[in-house]
Amino acid sequence: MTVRTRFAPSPTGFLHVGSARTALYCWLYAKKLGGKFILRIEDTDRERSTQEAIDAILDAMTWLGLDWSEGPFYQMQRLERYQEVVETLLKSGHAYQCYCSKERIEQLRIDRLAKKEKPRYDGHCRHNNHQTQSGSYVIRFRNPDTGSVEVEDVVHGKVIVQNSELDDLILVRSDGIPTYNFGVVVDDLDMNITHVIRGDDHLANTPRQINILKALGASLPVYAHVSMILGSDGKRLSKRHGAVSVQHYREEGILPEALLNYLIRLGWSHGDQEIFSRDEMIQYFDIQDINKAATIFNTEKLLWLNQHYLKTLEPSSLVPEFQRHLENLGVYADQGPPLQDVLLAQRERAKTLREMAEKSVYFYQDFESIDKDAKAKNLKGDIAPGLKALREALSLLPLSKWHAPAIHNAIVQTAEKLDLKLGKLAQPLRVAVTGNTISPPIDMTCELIGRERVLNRLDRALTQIWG
RNA sequence: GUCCCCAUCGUCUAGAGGCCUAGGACACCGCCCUUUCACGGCGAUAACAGGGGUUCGAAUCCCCUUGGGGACGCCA
Repeated sequence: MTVRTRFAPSPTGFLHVGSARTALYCWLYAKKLGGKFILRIEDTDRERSTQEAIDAILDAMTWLGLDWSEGPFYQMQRLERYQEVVETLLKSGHAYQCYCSKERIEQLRIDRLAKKEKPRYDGHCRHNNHQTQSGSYVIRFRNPDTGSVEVEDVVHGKVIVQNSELDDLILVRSDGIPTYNFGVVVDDLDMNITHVIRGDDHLANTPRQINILKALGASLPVYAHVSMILGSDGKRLSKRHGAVSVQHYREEGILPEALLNYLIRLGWSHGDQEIFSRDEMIQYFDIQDINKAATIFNTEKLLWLNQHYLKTLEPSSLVPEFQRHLENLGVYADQGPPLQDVLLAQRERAKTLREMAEKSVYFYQDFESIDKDAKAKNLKGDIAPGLKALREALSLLPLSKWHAPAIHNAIVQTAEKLDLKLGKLAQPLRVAVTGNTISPPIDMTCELIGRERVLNRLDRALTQIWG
């Protein structure tokens, strides 16, 4: 039997990193065993589902490289099928029409809670004579009253829940649209899903779903409930913790390789290994090895991984995304040095592409003014002669010799001639040409900024010093 | 409140009865390298939630307590 996994997001927002992790696990498991990975959009919440969210989720999946072999399937396009299944359930006595008003249900809920009980439906309509009823109704599942349900979960082991804890859940709403628990069951069945890998928060729903599956006479899939991702305060990771969507991390300049690598190690490990290529992930991943405990999302480690990939990935493959980040800042590649050269010079001092872009503006545009503190510290009057001499030395270099080694020589020789320590000259130069105290090695920096710009900026700085 | 799940350094984790005076990684701190910032190298601090069992022996198995999380919607 070939393995079939699925990822079934509801399009009510951007792709959450927690969802991305379960999607990754599903994708990896299918890949590993030569199976299929199915994408299904659970859009039965008409209030909150949007096309924008669907697009965002699909985009994020594509960006991460989590390609699906079938779908996307949309639940709203399968309404007749749910109707068909619910009819058989009605006929076999596993489901019934419930005419209870929302007010009655709400009151019931309040009463139960007041009595410190679990707020369950009381089965009021189980034995109604429906022929005499009119008005709107929902269809409920007739849950068994006795016995228990066993969930055989790959990560949690056996979980047993008493049927007496469960109530008659709604299968189909009064508007004819199925609820989550019913939709999933029918779809997973129809799509021949063999392994249901999903968030921990669905563990409590699983016994209900198993009961429906049993009523349908169907066999059960393998279940694997993956732990939740928590924020730094130990609460479920949500918007109030800041970044939670995959696209947000993309905007921050995180690479898909880094995000995937971070996500796979959250609640899963392969010995002490930290860095995993896509192939290694597929090779080593197994749902058996997923941890049970919830995990806290730690941005620092993500950043570390991101820089690792910035430093090790083929620079040319990073150029398009780097360019995108520069353009977000209004910086265009044709105004300065080749992007790949800048990337190579900057990748050891930036943790994200966005940070790299922000630190690279001076290669492409003249800065408004020199940083106040940098100027006060490094561009004092006594350095003027040194900078002047350096300007002369650099101006002697023709464009054809304008490269780091020659620039380096010019700086060293000028420093020796004036009996200055290298740093005494290099740092003022850096401040003059970059506007600040931080940059790649100064010779490299000058090469990238370009001859004309360097000389102009030195002139400008000298004028300012002499004021 | 009821039910379910979970519990090793601050964080992610290794550990499936003796290999553990508990290993790795991130972060933090110190040192080295260094023309800035970084990168890199070296080193330090830091954990088996508590209590009972089982066993010759427990981080590893069982029970209780505590703590945390989740579910309890005509949301998914």
